Amino acid sequence: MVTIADVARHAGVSTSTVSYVFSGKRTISAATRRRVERSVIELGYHPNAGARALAGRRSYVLALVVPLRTDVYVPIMMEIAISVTIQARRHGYDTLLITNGEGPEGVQRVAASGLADGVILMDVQLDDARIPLVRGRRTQAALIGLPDDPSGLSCVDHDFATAGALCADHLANLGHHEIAFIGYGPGIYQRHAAYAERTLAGFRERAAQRGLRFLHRPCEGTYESTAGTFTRILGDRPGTTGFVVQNEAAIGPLLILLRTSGRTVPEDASVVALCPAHLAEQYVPTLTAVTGPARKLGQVAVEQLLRRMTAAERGEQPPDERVLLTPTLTVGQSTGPAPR
Amino acid sequence: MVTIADVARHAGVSTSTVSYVFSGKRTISAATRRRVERSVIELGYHPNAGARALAGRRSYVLALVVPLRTDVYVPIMMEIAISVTIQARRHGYDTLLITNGEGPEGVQRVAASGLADGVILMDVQLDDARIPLVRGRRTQAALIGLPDDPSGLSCVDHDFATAGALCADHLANLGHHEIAFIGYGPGIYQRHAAYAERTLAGFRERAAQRGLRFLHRPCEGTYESTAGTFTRILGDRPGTTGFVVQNEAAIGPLLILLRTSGRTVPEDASVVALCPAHLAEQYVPTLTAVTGPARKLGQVAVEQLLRRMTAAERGEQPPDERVLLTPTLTVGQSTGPAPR
DNA sequence: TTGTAAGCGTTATCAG
DNA sequence: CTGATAACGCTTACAA
Repeated sequence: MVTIADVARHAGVSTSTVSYVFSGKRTISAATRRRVERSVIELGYHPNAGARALAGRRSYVLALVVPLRTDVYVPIMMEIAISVTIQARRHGYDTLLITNGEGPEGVQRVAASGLADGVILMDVQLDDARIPLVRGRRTQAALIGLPDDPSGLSCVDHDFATAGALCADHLANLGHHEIAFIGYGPGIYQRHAAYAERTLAGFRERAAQRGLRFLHRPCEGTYESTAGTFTRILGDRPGTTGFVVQNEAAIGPLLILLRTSGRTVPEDASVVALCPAHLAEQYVPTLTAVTGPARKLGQVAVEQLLRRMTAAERGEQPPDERVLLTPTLTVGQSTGPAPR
Repeated sequence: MVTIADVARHAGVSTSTVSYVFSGKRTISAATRRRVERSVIELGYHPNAGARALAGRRSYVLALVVPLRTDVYVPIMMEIAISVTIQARRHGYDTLLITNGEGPEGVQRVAASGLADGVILMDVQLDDARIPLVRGRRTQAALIGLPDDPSGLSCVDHDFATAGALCADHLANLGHHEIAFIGYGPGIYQRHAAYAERTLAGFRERAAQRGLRFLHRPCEGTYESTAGTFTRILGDRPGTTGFVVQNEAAIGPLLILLRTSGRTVPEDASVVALCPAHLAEQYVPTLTAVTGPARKLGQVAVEQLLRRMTAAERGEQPPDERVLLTPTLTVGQSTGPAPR
């Protein structure tokens, strides 16, 4: 193994000089810098991570805690994980993957052992068991998702209220008056109420402003449950021409049910989905969809965490940030002017 | 920060004793062990990862290299990543996430710096640029995917040939004679030919044995390309009653096209998909599908890697293993007896 | 069964 | 602008 001492010897400088060439915490003459850099390449030197962590008291590793549950749309989780990894690398950090299977102790373990310098929590619940561990100044964290009480924390999440409002606006602009909002099953509302309820609330408020009549119906997302929901909706409000689908799993069934019941999309009925863009494009017809910037979620979380870390390191109070990312509505083939 | 010295003092023993209590590399009297364990809990001691890595010359971290491309079915990637993480934890290892965005140097970096003790490569290409870095005894690795030349390597992959054969058998058993095999677009065949071609070869061979006539048609997976493929298939072989779909993206379009062309599934046409179980269940009708054990892929890779690491550590030759995991065919509502 | 002490490869503080 | 050197917290011979 090539050590810093080998490099120093080869370049004819001291080990500290080599170290400072890497860290940039000291001004180095151009000549020595060149010599050191040459030696580094020639010898194939890679600083030892363990030694660096021990002496420097930071590991340059961020821990990312992913949920085990799969009711969150998985491709999004992956997209976030990858964007976190890439963004962390831009700042010289690596990313450690932790599953929630370990429970909150996992967070504790990597933080207390110094394996990671900070933690990013994905899929944060309203009342999340991991939060007590990261509130306060010991271990710095950034949360993806907005908990009940975000005081003392940095969080980033989608602006779900705006997402809901965009759906209402789009359908209102097209002249629709009777809308059905197909939600998640009751289980989801209990857990991440934040997610589901903020969207609904945003939709409801804007719908009221725009004078829309609407019906909210929970739906498990299976074909059977969607069929049941669909039948009830048309029973209660036969004049329904607009559908907002929150539960991605219900999209496919809904399209089939519309077709089966003799309704053409978008001539007879318009469908707006709350889902990732690439999902929306897969359907026939392609869907008008409201999508949040998943990648950005990971990027912002990394930046928030790093800001907290540097503040804490300087003995300052880490800044509590709260960022909601604005979603965008992409028009597809599934929405059109209200019939008649 | 609580150090091993603090624990030693508190328990009235030496630091080495504390260390050995953790590592189990020495027999410790029940009495001392208890005292140490009490102190550990009372003081809230967590061994410092950096110091451990430095002194012990292993970081207890495995690096997992994930592809950036998203043409691989993403939920599967995530499932593998999580199963790797869980399996690694069972052995006291953590998992570092590396993206291929860094290029092969990323592997080099984490291995040479001692950040990770070993590497798991996902989505291995036939002629993968990362392979030269991990062949040979310097850095131990396990590959998910089968490269061109697997000598000196441990690999695990799906048994794609069997997957193809299962499709042929199932349709043959149901009395079908004319089959269409809807493949991936040309791009995929060039890259992971392994994946795509082994499936096709397995299907082809079994189809021949069972006396099936069949047509192989590449397909990009968009609605348009699937429609084109579909039309050509029925033009060339109007008597086609069985469809094997390799490209998951083409499943939805195919089902729509069958319905639109007046064919009922499974009465008029049977569809077998090569895709994950949970995808197969989402369709209406639910699909008969051949599925590989994704989770197991990650588990086996971890085990292979750990075996290589312990062998290398003992100065032995690491064992080159090659494991192909058998897929299973799950019968859904999309296949039935051949018509007439 | 336990203790002592010499590293492990960096970083960062003092000097110069 | 550069060098020497004392930590950093743990593992592991070597002793006892």
